[in-house]
Amino acid sequence: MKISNKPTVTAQDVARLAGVSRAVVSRALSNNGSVSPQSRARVEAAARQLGYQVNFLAQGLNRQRSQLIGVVVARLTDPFRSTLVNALLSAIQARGYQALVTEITDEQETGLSLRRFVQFRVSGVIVTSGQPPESIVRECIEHHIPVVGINRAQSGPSMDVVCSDNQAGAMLAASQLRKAGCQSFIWLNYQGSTWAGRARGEAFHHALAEKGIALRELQATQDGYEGGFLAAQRHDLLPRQATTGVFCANALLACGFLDGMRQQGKNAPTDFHLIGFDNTPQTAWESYQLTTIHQQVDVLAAKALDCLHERAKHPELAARVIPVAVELVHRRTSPCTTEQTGTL
Amino acid sequence: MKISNKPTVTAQDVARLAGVSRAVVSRALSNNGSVSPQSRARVEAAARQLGYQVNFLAQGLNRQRSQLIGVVVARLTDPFRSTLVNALLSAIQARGYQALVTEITDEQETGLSLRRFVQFRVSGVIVTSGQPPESIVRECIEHHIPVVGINRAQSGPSMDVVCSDNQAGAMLAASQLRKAGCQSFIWLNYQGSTWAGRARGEAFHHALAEKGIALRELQATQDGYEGGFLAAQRHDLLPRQATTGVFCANALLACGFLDGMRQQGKNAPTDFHLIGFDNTPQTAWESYQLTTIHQQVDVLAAKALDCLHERAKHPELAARVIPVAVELVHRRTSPCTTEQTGTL
DNA sequence: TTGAAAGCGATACCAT
DNA sequence: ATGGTATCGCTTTCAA
Repeated sequence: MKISNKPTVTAQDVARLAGVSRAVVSRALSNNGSVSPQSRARVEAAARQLGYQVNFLAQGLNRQRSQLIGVVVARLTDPFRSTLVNALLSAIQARGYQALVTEITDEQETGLSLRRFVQFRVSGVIVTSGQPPESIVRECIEHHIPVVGINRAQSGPSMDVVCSDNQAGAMLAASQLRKAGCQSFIWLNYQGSTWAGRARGEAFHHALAEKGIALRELQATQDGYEGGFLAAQRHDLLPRQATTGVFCANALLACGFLDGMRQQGKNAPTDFHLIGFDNTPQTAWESYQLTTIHQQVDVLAAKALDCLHERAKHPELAARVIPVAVELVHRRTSPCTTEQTGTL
Repeated sequence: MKISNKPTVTAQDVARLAGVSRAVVSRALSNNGSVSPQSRARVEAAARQLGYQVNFLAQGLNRQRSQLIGVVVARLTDPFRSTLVNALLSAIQARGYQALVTEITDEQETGLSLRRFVQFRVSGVIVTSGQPPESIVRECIEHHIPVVGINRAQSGPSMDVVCSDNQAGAMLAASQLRKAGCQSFIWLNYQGSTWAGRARGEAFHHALAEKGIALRELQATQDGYEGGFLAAQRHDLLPRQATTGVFCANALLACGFLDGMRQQGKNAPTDFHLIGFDNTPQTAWESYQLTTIHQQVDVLAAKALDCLHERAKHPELAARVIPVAVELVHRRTSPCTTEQTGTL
């Protein structure tokens, strides 16, 4: 088969066919500046006829800004991450942008990703993993590229953050476990946890401390499902005299922990109560039916984009932290209590 | 906080500082053409000093090609998809490219995505979901942009395809189930399945037909976990007189089916045998321990990129289908049989 | 409203 | 080896 070498159609070609100048073509197609109705019609006809497509590279070069939005993510195989990225992609495309995605395997790479994004003159950057060095965030800002983090610590004055309400999540969990009659509490997290995990732990700690209750911290030595599974191997987890409520930093840990306990012959909610974070699809599966704190990924995504948009217009604004509400999803590992009296 | 308006550093600035021309800067930094060692050193020093970063938009415009690779994906929340995309991102970045990812919610959108990719002058396109219209693939080819599909039907003469060996997978499944003593067979697939699912079903059918064995087709009315779960609700699935072997088109269906059967009080491998496809992380979880056909996502990703690379050099080559080996992972829903004599 | 022209920033060819 | 220059394709003043 012969490959035809049909040359690219440029605005010049459209102009020629429409009998106008390239300037008019540009204005007509981008709805910028004024064009007479008849010129516009002729341009549109010509463009359609030739199958003209704007060259985004040239457009971006000229405008000093591409229709690209950079997204940094790590371990996309984590179901929560992929759910979040999925929501981000939808939101990004719905607003007419394209996602430039980089996967990092190491926190250090975040900075390199941002640099790369600058080189593409992206319209904004969304960081879902890793903590970019303040200096590199500033490089972005100097190029008028807004940066927003999702579910991470606010670092420095240049990056906005959209964050699920970890406090509220921890409160909901504490409240539910107490209503369910738990008197002994465990907080399970990976020892090398991300900031979000630690924040949830602290909030859980505080929520209980307010009631004068202490909790036990269980550190998983691995991340993810395996970490939770192994953490459940310890034999001194469930005291005889009190029902134990376990709160996990994320869904994978929770699933692993549940399976680990079952292997020990213990199950929820009979032998203990269990609440996770994230509400990933698997937590709803029949084998788990995990009570969990739901994160509204679509809201996180939407607010992140709003944030980029606003900051592009007002670069001088102080960095903000935008909270997103979470919800408690009642499932079997800590069923809904009928009593409505809990005050926590 | 004041936002400094530091102007962008261009090759011109580097040239000035290094006391050479822009041309030399370009050559030195891209290792193209010849530059004296001392010039090179001065350029590199100047570039570092100024923090110079190539503008990829300008570079791409000039070279008619960006360091971008377009990836089309649907339903990233499916664990197999996110695993695959994860592997693709790694491979793409390892080769010095950046991934431009578009999510489609409808097969129709594939074409639009490809068009968008052309506008960014990507170096290649990888389609993991949807079937692009041949006409649009040709548009890409005319722009010298190679297109490769992963796990899909070869459509038309312009698109290469990298594909897990569905035949082999089905054979492995059939062989395992027979060795395990199954005499009755079920093929479970979503009724609106993708091409890959259907291909697996046909291959399973053939593998059994060769031995004169018929199979029963079970059509899930929904996709994913729920589809499998609901499919298991039918009460006539397991005949009394023979052990039944079930093969599922993908991992989600298999997990759902297993949970559905358990709800009926039936479990694998005691009441039936079950094999899935994909080997997603969840199939290894303790609650499932699904015997499954493993897809080597990293190999799929690597071959896809090889493909793009080769085709960029030889656009006239006939479209190829590149098979990737699959492996049977023995787990509990159809344990490894010790006998070594089975010939299928 | 329209068109001419000056960039945007980098690259590659072609003399030197 | 080096530098001048045309070029990639589009956008946006600025005059007319």
